[in-house]
Amino acid sequence: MNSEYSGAGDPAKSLELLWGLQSKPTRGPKPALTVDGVCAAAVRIADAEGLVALSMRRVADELGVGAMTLYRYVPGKAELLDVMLDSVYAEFPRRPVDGDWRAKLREVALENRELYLAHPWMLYVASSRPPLGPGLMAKYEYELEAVEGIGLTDVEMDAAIALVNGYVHGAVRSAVDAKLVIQSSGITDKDWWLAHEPLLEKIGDAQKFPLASRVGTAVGEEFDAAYDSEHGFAFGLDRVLDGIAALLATKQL
Amino acid sequence: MNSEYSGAGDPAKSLELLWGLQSKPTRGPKPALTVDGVCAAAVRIADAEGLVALSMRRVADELGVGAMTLYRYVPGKAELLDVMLDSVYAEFPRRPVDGDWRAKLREVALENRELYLAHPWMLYVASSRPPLGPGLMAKYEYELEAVEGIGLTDVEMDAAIALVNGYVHGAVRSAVDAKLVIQSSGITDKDWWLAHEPLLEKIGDAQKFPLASRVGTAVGEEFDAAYDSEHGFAFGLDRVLDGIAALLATKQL
DNA sequence: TTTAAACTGGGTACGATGTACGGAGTATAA
DNA sequence: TTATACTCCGTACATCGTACCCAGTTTAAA
Repeated sequence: MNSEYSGAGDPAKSLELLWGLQSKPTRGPKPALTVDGVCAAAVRIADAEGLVALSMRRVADELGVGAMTLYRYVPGKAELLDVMLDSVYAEFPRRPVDGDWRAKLREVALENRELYLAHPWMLYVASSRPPLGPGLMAKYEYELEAVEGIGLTDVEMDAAIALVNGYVHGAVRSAVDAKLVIQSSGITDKDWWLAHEPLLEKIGDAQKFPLASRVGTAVGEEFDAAYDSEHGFAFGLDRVLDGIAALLATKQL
Repeated sequence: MNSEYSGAGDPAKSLELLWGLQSKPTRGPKPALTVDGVCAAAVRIADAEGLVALSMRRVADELGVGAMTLYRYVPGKAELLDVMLDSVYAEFPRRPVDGDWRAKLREVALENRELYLAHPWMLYVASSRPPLGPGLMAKYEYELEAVEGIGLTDVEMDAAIALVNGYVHGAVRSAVDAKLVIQSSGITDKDWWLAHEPLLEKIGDAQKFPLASRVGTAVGEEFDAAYDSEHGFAFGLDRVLDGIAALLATKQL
C-alpha cells in the first residue's frame, strides 16, 4: 500500500550518471549492461505496473541478471529514479504554436499533461530539487520560451512556469489517483457515492452541512455526465492563465 | 527512502470508524485502548517524526501494547490513516473574516496552509476519494461559505475551492519538501547550487540553454535574499484569485 | 453455579523491501 | 606470467504490514 518515493539521490552521483561523466574502466570484463539499459527497463516497468512494482529485484529480473548486479551501474534506487525522471523529461513533446503567450503556455500545460499520462509514476516522485540533467534543462528552456519577452521579470517568468506546472501536476494527479483507486478497488465513483448516501442521510448531513450536501449532490450529478476530468482540467487551467493575464495587465498601466 | 502512502482504506470500514458506528461488544474484557487514542498517538508520531517513522509497531510502542493489538481497533494501516486525516481536518482553524469573497478565500487558503504546516505528513497522503468523515465535511462546508452567493454555479463553487486547495497543497508541499531535503541531506540550497555551477558551466549550459541559465541565475540570487517561500506563496495565490475574479467578471456582463 | 460464547492482548511467522558484504570468476596492464 | 581492477551475484540483515493462532477474561445463557 505504500506507493510513493522521494527520488533525491546523492546529487553528485546523480549528476555523474545524468551527464555520462563516469570514468571508463580499462581493466576487467566488459559490462553486460549500461546505465541507459537499466533505466529503460525500470521505466518500462514503472509505466506498465506503477511505482509500487518497481523494485530492484524486479528490474534485475527484467534484465536477466541478479539484483545486486544493478548496483554496478547505479549507486542506489534513489539515483535510478533521478535518471528515470530525466530520461522521460528528454522525450517531452514540443509542438510548435502560432499565437500569443497564452496559446503557448496552454500548449505547454497540455504537453506536460501528456507526459504525466504517459508516465503516471512521475506524479509520485518528489521533485523538490530535481536532478538537473539534460532532459530537464531542455524542458525548462522550452517552457521559458513561452513566456519570454512578454513583460515579466526573470523571477516572474520562473514563477509563472512553476504555477502552471504545479497546477497540471495537481490536476493530473487527482485524475490518475481517481482512476487507480477505481482499478484497485473495483468500486466506481458512482458506486462509492451510492454506498455513502444512506450513511450521509443517517448522519443528517443536509441539516448539519447544507452547502456541502447541495454542492456535493450537484458535483455528483455532473460526474455522471460525460465531461468530467477533461472539463475540470480546462476550467482550472483557464483560471490560472487568467491570473497570469491579470498580472500582465497591471504591468501595462 | 520510500515515504508516501495512499490512505484509501476500505471505505465502509473507514466510515464506521469515522462516525463511530461500531457495534459495542457486550461480552469479553473491556478494551484498554480506544480508536481515538490510537489515532492520537499515530498523529503525534507523524507530526514529530514524519510519515516514514509511522509504523504499526511504533504506534504500538507509543501506547505500550503489542503491535497486533492495534488491529483490534483498526482494520489496518490504511484505515488508520483515514481516521488520522479526518481528525486533523476537524481542528481546521476558522477565523472570521470581514470582506468580500476574495478576502475570505484568501483566508481559507492561509488556514489550509497552516494546517499543512502543523501536520506536514498530510501532504503525502493521497486524498483522491477522501474519507468523508465529520472533520472533512465540516471543513468543506466552511470553505464553501467563502464562495456562496457570489454568482458561481454549484459545480463552479466546488471547482474554485478545489483550485485554491490544489494550489495550496502544491505550494506548501514544495516548501516542505525543500525543508526536508535540507534537513536530511545537510545540503542547503546555496551549497547545492554552488555544487552544480561548475558542472553546468562545463556542460556549456549558457550556450545550450540561454533562457534557463539566465532565469535560473536570477532565481538563485533571489533565493539568497530573505523573502523566498512566503513571497512565492503569495504570488501564486494572487494569480489563482485573479483567475477566479476574471471568471466572475465575465459572468457579470 | 456452571458453561460456552465472545471478546481481549499479543507472540510468532511470512513475504516483501533496499542494500552491505564478500567471494568467485575474468580481462588487461605491467 | 602475474597482480590488479574489474565483473556478476548469493547470502544475510533490518524493517515493514499483517495473517494466524492461542491463552486469558468477561458476561450472557443454561
